[in-house]
Amino acid sequence: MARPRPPADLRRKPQQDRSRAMVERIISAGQAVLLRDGYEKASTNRVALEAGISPGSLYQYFPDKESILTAVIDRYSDELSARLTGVLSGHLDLPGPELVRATLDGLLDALSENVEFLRLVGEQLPRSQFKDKAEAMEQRIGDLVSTYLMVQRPPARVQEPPTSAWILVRLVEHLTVQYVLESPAIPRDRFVEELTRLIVAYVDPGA
Amino acid sequence: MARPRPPADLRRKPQQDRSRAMVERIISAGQAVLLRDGYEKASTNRVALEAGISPGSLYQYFPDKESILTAVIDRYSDELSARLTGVLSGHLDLPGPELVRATLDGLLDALSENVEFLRLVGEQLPRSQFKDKAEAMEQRIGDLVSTYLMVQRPPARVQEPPTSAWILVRLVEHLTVQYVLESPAIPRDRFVEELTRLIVAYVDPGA
Amino acid sequence: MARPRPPADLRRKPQQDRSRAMVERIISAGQAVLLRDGYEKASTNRVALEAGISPGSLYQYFPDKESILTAVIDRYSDELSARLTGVLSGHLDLPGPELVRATLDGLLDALSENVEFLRLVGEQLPRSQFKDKAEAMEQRIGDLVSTYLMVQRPPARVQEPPTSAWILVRLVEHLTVQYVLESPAIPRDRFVEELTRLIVAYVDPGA
Amino acid sequence: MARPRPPADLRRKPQQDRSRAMVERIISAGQAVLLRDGYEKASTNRVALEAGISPGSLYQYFPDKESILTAVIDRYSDELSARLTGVLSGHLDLPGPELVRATLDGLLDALSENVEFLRLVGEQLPRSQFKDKAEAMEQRIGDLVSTYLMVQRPPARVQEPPTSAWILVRLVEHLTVQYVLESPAIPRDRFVEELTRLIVAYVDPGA
DNA sequence: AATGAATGAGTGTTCATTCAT
DNA sequence: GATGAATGAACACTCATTCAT
Repeated sequence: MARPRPPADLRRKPQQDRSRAMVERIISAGQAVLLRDGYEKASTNRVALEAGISPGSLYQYFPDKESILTAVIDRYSDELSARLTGVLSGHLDLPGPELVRATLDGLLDALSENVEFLRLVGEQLPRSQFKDKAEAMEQRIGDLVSTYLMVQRPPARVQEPPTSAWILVRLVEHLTVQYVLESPAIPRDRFVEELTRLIVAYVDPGA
Repeated sequence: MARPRPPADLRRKPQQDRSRAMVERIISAGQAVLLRDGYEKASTNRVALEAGISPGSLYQYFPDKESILTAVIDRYSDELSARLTGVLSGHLDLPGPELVRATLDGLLDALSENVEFLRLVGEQLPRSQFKDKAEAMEQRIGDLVSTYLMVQRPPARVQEPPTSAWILVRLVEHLTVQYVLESPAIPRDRFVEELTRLIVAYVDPGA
Repeated sequence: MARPRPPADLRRKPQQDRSRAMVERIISAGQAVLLRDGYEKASTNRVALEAGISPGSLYQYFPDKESILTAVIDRYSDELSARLTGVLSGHLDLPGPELVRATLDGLLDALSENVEFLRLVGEQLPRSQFKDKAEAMEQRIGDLVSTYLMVQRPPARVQEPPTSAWILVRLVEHLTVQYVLESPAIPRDRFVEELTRLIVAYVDPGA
Repeated sequence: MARPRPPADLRRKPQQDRSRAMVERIISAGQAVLLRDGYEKASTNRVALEAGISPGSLYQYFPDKESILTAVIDRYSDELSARLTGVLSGHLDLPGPELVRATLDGLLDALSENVEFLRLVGEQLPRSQFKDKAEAMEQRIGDLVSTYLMVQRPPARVQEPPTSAWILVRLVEHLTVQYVLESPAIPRDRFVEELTRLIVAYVDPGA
């Protein structure tokens, strides 16, 4: 009747769990400090204080300060990615303009989810802090868009899909982010409509 | 026998001149340090050393460190503005697509003039350091574009010129800057052509 | 029917053995770390890592960091002692100069056995770390030399054997160690010869 | 009647003086801390506190901690050198044994001047902290001794003056230092006498 | 106006030691 | 016994700013 022991890697779970929990706690503390005090004031001591641990304990989980801040940004950007992946995959079968509109809507939703942090990343952090992450994401999405432009029927009327993709990815990213951060006096549906028109006119000028 | 005193504002001129010269010297030193050592290493002591004055003297001309860096950025952005104004004013009489093309060309030339500094601003500085300046410029140019969209004959086929202007300004700014900074594998004339197509298709879909 | 208990000191043996084995393991780890990373970098964490145990476990066997390092040095110096004892006991019947020469040879051999560690002790460690051990050894050997000077026939022509012994012990120790560490441009047999001459002339000026 | 201005380099003296005075103050503080708290406890903060200045001010005069400690040692060793130079130059015309005796006397006097610091250097500091200084001095004095052995009439009966000098320098240095530090139960004149005999018997065995 | 020495709170990081498990 | 996460005081060093000269 003895319960069989779980395999070793499962038995070690609680330890890993505690460790992972602490990592999460530190990342959350880092995020809180960044949001509350700003990038320049975000010191390891403040992060430790916020996390309720001692400065030395940070270094059980992260090799240095930069890695903590990177982890904060990575977590945010992973959340954003996850949200976007969900959004996109649901609409890939829509006709062009609808797909664009739905994507923009989902993107604006995702970006609006945590405007404070988006503002932090967009305004307080030097881009070099998250350049790699950003460029990797732009590359990945650019490839998707490029592929999409080639496979759709009828194909988009663009000469070089990669070039158009390069442009589209950056333009959509920047304009949506700026729309959320600047909150200009443009109603959201108007904005989505204009951006959709811009994109559709570009990739399918005949329509 | 007393020589008549010159009016106050004239008497203070030489003083102002010397002061202005020193301000310029400090700004140049600040720029040199930023370019040479990067944002994180740009300390007031280094700026003073580079300017050939003592650290204390900085504070005769600037209230604090941030104001020095702001002045450096302002000067750069003023230079950029001046160059752009010249570029634009020369082509305002061209038909739409030519105007766009010429503007983009001029913009790319201006941005390429000092890529190092552009990279510094675009990658190392937190945007908050130059947010006001950037938004002021975007506002100013946005108004110009908005006006242009309304006055040209036949008028652009956009529903709300301010909205289109908001979009166009940010899109052109961001894409040209990123093109210069990322140097993607897209030939420059191809890039200008695509961007021109994008813009023309947007503001003049019938064409 | 109870098996008779073995006497206490026997029962604790295995325990002591395990304990002693662990002590040895820690000392070896300490030595390895000292040699690999140097005195300044030799932290308890590194020693524990090298020994394959946890930092906390060190304190089951040693009261603090210093005692670990002391033990490392003690073990080295005990090894050295053992080697020397062997060397000396084999030559005590030789006539004066031969005895000196043979002793110096043995000493140089022993010191050359582990030059790296000798250098560590001689150059990186503050002498206070091993002062007691060194002085105890000097005292012990000094007594031997002092006795030797008195009992040999004819007796050495020194006025106060303890004084001469004090001098001889320190001079031989220091010069041989420095010879090994500095590797001056003096051939070894030349060095041994000179040192022998120095000593013999001192204790037996008539010869 | 106007006094002529002194040349620029003189006018700047007071500044240099103040600077030099501060350097001296820091070195003295460093020495005091080393003597009071020991090498391991000698932190920059303690030195600053002892000097009555702020931690940051140390770095106006020294590039890092090590350079402060090095300066402390250098000052001590320079004082020692100066004292020795005086001692030696007064006796170079004495006949061999008298010269040796006078030199040893002067050396013991010099070393006794600041026993506390000698103990610090000899027992608490890792030799690597002052290895360069020590070896330079040994080289310099060794050359002197080597020359002396060759030029005296009748010449010393040594085969290779440099080898003998190497031995003599280290032996005298070590034994005198150890005599002062250990204070063995050997009266000073007895010690000087023995050492003199040792040396004379070595370099002039016939006498 | 100009200096530049002085400041001192602050930084990121280390590590001998403890103690709940 | 053994663990290893947690500690927290301490470290060397920086730098924007001040102020007596």
